[in-house]
Amino acid sequence: MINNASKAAQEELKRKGYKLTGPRIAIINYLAESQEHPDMQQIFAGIRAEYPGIGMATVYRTLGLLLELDILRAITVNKNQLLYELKKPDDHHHHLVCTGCSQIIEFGSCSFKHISSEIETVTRYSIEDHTLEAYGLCPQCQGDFQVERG
Amino acid sequence: MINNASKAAQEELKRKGYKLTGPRIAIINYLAESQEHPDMQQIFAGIRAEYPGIGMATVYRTLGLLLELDILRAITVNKNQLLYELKKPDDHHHHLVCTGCSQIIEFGSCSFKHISSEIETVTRYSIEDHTLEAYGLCPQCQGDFQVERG
DNA sequence: GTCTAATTGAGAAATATTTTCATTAAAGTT
DNA sequence: AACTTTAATGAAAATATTTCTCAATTAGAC
Repeated sequence: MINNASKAAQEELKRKGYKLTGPRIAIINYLAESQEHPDMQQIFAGIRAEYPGIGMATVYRTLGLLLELDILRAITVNKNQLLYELKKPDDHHHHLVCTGCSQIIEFGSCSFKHISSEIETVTRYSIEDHTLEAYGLCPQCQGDFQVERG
Repeated sequence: MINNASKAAQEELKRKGYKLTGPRIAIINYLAESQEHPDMQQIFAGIRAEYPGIGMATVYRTLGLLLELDILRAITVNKNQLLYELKKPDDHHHHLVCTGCSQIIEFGSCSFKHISSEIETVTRYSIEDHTLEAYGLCPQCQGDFQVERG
C-alpha cells in the first residue's frame, strides 16, 4: 500500500471482482511510485527489480486490464512511444514536453475547467476525462539554443 | 497537389532536401485527404488502393520521416492505438473521443490560446504545439445510456 | 484446510517494425 | 534529352513487440 494512488487502484480491482495478486500489486506499486512516465520497457525492467519472476505476458495483461478499467492512462508524446501513468484523483495529466531535451513535466491548469464546460456547451458531449500534451522549449533549452546560434 | 495540406507537406520535404517521390506523394495525399484519424493498418491499405506496388517499409519510413520533420502528428486515443494526422495550419488538433461509440470528432477551442499563454508565464516554456484529447459520451450515446437503464 | 476458478509464467505463435541490399528513379548537370 | 549521382524503394530477412496456449499456481470463498 505504497501510497494513495496504489491503494485506490488496488481497491478498484477488488471492487470489480478481480483478484489482488502479487504480480498485480507489484505492477501497480511500480506505476504508483513512478515519477516519470514510463514506457513498456521501463515498466517491465522496473518491476523485475522488485519481482524478478514476473512474466512479460503478465505485465502486458495487467496494463491492458488497468487501461480497460480506466485506472491507467496511455499517452503519446513526440514520435511514437507510448507512455503510461496511473490515474490519480489529484493529478493534472497535462504534460509539457521539451522539444529540445525531451524532458516531460506535469503542470496544473486552472483554466481547463473553463475550456471543458465550453466544449460541453458547444458539442453536447459530456466530458469525463482528458489529456493535454503541449510541446515547446524548456527555459534551459531556450538558453542553449541562443548560445548555439552565437 | 490534392489540397493545401498536401501542398505544404510536399514543399516542406523539398525545402529540407528530400526527394519528392511517387510513394511519398501518395502517402502525403492519402493523409491530406483523410477525414478520420487513420492508424497504420488503414494508412497502408488506403495507399495500396492508389499505389498498389508500394512496400510496407516505405510507408513506415515515410511516416517516420514526416513525424521527424514535424509534418505529421501521432496521437493516442483510448487504449493503445496510434493514430496519425497531417498537421494543417488551420486545424485544431483537439479531439473529442466518445467513450461509448469511439467516434472521434475535432473541435476548435477559442480559449486554448489563453491556457497556452498561462502555461508559458508559469513554466517559462515556449509553447510551439499541443494536442488535447477529451473523453466523454456523445449526445447519441448519452441517450442510449438513458434507454439502457430504463 | 479445501475447493474452485482466475491468474500466472514459459514458450510458442502471431504481429508489427526495422534492417539489408540490389534495383530504381529523382533531380541536377551537361 | 541523355548522363550521373545519390537518395529512395521493394522484397525478404531479421528483430522486436504483443498475444495466445496451456499446465501449474494461488487468491479468495467457504
